[in-house]
Formats: sequence, C-alpha cells, structure tokens
Amino acid sequence: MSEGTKRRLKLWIRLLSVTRSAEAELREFLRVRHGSTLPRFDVMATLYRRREPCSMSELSRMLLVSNGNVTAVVDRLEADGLVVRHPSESDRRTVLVSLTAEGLAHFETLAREHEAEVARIFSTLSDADVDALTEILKRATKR
Amino acid sequence: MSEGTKRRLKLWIRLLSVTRSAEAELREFLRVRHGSTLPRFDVMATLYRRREPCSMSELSRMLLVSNGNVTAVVDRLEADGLVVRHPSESDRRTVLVSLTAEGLAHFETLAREHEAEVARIFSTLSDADVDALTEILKRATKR
DNA sequence: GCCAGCAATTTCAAGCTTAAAACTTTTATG
DNA sequence: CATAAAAGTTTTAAGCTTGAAATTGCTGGC
Repeated sequence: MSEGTKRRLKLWIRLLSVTRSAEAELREFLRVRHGSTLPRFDVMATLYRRREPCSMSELSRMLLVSNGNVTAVVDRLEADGLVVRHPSESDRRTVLVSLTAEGLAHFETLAREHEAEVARIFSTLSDADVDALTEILKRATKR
Repeated sequence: MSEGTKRRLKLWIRLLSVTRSAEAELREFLRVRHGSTLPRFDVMATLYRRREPCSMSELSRMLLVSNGNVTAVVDRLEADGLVVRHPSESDRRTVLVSLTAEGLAHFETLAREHEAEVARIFSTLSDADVDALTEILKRATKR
C-alpha cells in the first residue's frame, strides 16, 4: 500500500470525526433551543436560499439524500405547517415545495442563531485556516 | 453578522457536502461489493485497530454515536457471527465485544479495498493538499 | 397517434440514529 | 456498613435514511 493511500485514509478518518462532532453540536442546538432537527433545517435552508418553489427531486439532489428521504421530511414539515406542496403547472409529475409564511418566519429566527453556532464550533480555526480549508475542499469536489 | 461568521458558514456547508459525497460513495462500495454498511464497517474497524476487546461504551465514544446505536449494530453483527459479546471479569456491568475469527477474516479483506476506495475518492487532492487538510482539521478538533 | 422508455414521486421494508427511561452494578460518602 | 450517586448497558418510541418497487406522467422514434 502506498504512502499516499495511508495519508488519505488518515484524512478521511479525521474529516469524518470533525464533521460528526460538528453535526452532534448542531443537532443538540436545534433540538434544545428550537425543537427542530438537522434534516428539517436543511430542507428549509434549501427552500430559503432558492427563493422560489423547489421540486422534490431538486431538494434530493441539493441535499445529497435519497428521494424517499425528502418525501418523509417534507411530510413532517408539511404536517407542522412550515412548508406546502403544490403541483407544477408545466409537468403534472412534479411536486413543488415552498416555505409557508410561518415556515419563513420560523426559519429566519433559526438561521441567525444557527450561523452563530457554526461560527462558535469553528472558532478554534483562524480566518486563514478557514479560507485554506474551504479552498482545498473545493478541489476535493472537482471530478 | 461578521465576515468571519459568513466564511465559517460557507466552510461548514462545503465540509458537509464533501463528507456526504464521500460517505455515499463508500456506502455504495460496501453495499455492492461486500453486502455491508458503513456502521458495520466502523464497528469492525474500531475493534480491529484496538486489537483487544472493547466495551460498548468505548465503541460509542470512539465512533461518536449513541450507546443505543452501538447496541443495535453489534446485535446485527453478532447475529451474523462477525463479533461476539462476553462479560468483563472486573466489572459485571461491562459488556466486551471482539471480532470472531470469521469477523477478522471478513474485515481484513474489506479493509484493503476500503483503503483503495478512500484513496480513489480523494485522488483529486495533491499530497500537499491532503497533509494541509489533515493539519487544519486537527486544529478544528482542539478545544 | 402509438408506445417504449425515461423521469418524478411515493411507498415499503429494513436498517440506522437519537434521546430518554429503565435496569443492573459499582463507587463514594457519611 | 448503608445508601445515594454515578456508570454501563439495553429498551423504547420516534424520526432519519436507503434502495427498490410501484405509480403516474412525459417524450421521442416510428
């Protein structure tokens, strides 16, 4: 086994560890402070950034989760009145999802605190580290 | 909101994206090539690296997952004959888990291919990037 | 226009994951 | 020594997640 292989394995283990720790802190924050969860936040954040209705497939692709998964999370958000489904006019297969007024208000209060929490979690990194990390991760995505 | 906050949020989004993509590829690899899953692999890898029996709590702490979660995964691995539970001699509350001979053999074949897969996934990064990333992530863990 | 194939969504079964509660055993304090 | 607090594990209920199958609708070659 090459040296590079070993180092990439070490990198993967550390990447997973940092990501899981951060996820655990964010989950705790959403649960305790807002009675919410990470998947619910992620769906709402995607709808918020998009600023227009989003199909189930688009949500699935952007969130990197399965289509069945999106169905389940949107079901629960819809039951809570935070999002709403409506049919596409151009394609009757497509289901569009958007935030309700209540969902929008809920998300906006959530989002600010969420950002602060993320900043806190990565507060041990210098600004230079943050930028360097972001740049390298950008290269890890390229195919 | 400060500039640093925004940049840390961007970092977090990218970190999550890279980690989820890699996880999806590894999951696919384990499923298609070995009929296994990531959590099962993680438990076996921890037992393998430890080289000696490991308590449920230790597994839970090392894997950064809940204790109930470890119970469920170990249940399934044990049903498949890959690990075995046995009582601790010094503390009757503690349950120790170790790989069976079959589990050990299974894991060793798995591990080599897994490493190659990880190397492939991060093959777009230069060796310098890999090292820089690992170093910065190390700083992200410190508290 | 037909229809074979593709696309969007949901459903389903199985497994993963968590937080909280229950249970057993150990440890520490009085 | 008694016993209250802490620690290790499992159980439970709820939610998350996947891949595959089923359903419905679109599209292009004929």
